[in-house]
Amino acid sequence: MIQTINEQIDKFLSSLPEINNSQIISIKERSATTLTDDLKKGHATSNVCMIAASILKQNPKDLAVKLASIMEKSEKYENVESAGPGFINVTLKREDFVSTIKQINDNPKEFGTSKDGENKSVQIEFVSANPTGPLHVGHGRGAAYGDAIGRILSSCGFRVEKEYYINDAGRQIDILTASVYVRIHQDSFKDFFPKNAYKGSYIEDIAKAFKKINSTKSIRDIHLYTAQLPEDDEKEIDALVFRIKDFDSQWSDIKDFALNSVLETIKEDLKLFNVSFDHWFYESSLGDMADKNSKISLAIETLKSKKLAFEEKGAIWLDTSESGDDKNRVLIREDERPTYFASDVAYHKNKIDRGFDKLINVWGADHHGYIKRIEASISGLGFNKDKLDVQLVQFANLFKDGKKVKMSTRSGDFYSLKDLIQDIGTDAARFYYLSKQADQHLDFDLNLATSDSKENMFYYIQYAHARIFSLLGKYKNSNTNMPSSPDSIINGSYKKCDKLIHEISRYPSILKRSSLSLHPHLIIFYLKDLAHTFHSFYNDNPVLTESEENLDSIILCLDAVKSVIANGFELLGIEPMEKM
RNA sequence: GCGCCUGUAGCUCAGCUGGAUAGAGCAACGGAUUUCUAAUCCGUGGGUCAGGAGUUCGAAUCUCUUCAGGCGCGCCA
Repeated sequence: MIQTINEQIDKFLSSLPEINNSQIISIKERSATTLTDDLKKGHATSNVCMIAASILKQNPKDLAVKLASIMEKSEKYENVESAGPGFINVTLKREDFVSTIKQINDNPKEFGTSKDGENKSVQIEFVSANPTGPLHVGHGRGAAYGDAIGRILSSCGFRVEKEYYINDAGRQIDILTASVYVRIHQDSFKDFFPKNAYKGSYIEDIAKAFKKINSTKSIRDIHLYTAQLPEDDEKEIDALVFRIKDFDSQWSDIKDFALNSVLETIKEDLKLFNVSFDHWFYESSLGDMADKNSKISLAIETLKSKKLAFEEKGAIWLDTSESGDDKNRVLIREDERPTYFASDVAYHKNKIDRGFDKLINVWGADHHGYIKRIEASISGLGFNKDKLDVQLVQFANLFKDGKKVKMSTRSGDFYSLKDLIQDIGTDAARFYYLSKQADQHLDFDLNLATSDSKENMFYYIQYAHARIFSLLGKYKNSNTNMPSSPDSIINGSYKKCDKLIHEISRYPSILKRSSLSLHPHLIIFYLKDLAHTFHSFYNDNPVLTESEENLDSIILCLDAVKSVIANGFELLGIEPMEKM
């Protein structure tokens, strides 16, 4: 219907005297026809006359009056009038206005979806937490966000691939391995445990599991390992790693075992959290610098051949000056080990080589300083850096009984994602993680998420869905078939559902905005408004005692409302409740 | 010091590529239940949109600036 209105507006614009094509294009770009925010203004509204007035130096009100009278004469609408400073407000004919109900009920799951992203592929990389321990609540927000934008983009027709990048090649994995190693041989190490090793109880579990299926020899001369370790916490663990690698051939078995154990845990937690990945990318698959044909060597070589990577002070640097980064960055250290950045350069090259139209990285906001240098590497490798879209996710502060919960993996003293799921459930957790724009700080009150207080928006929306589900159940008890047509709403004898119909008609535009901005929270706020409109209707209007004709109409309308709530929740990865 | 983000009601936050009287929930106060789930609804009060300047027919929204807060500025990951 909006399309029909726009067609008439186009015709009107071209009919104006002394207007040229570029002016028309510019007016169309800047103006918009949308559904109104209030039924008092009719169903649809356009600001085109005000935009046109400013470009053509004419009076907006005059243009609006002219356009309104042309549209009115076409008899395509119930009513058209100019309003305020120059808006055009359109009241649709009832059959057009009500058609949304039929559209939804004919194909509930399709409603709101689009083909905007047809033939475009997007890769979303998110979570990518170091595989050194279970996911904690600090990872939850990025997990919920990445998964949600994946669902939203899919529903808008994009081909979406979700990927987890596993840092299995660096120092952190060595520390993990050493931590497990000491636990395996704790009898020999006595009460020694490195200060900077991973202390969580899961390390002992992994050690136990390893011993169960592998034979381990006790260490004869423990002093070889522990004598004269450096005082410094960081140097101590590095030295220990070095010695274990040197003395014990079991190192790489333990390393693989520990990595796989942790990854299994992470995968289980993500599954519980209703987050799925299409692809798990191992950093180690990029190879190492010793191999001239490895992905990482080739990426660095390319940069060198373009004179963007250069040697200085024994290290190899990337020139990032063009991208606005404040200093050049080291790719290969003095001791020839590549930095994390070097892996990332090769990884991003690989992602682009795989042919995606767009790459979305979901990063913790503390990594924002990293964006410029990655962009520099992408441009340096000869690609368009606009292919990469980095979405930053701010930390969420979680409060339990008024106290902030901890989330440090190293100390082992943390509130895991699994704990959170057990405490409040996947759906409430996802809901609150997504309830605020991702790049802003979020205070997340766990007590609120499970409370039955009025403040708990999650249950407020769920309750609307459950109430409709219950009503439909009662209707079905006394009627074998669903009604065929909302006749009394179409003929205008029953108008109490109009606000609801207007509200559900807005859903496709909300989804579109959400997909363009990558903001799932828009859907949450929309659902809250829809739930409010429903609760208000429900309170004022007993449904089941209505006349048969009205009841049929209401049931069809509420069924559509229920579908829209379910669709919105689906995009957030949340299961709608059928009863509470 | 430099870079990024933020500042809207007592609290927690919405507010679209600039648009009609700045919204919601909580808290406060006053109401609604012989009726489909009261985890609900209705009403009242509460705002110099941090301050200032600019662009515009029109600014919470865009630009500049001041103030306040958060984060980041490793041959860590």
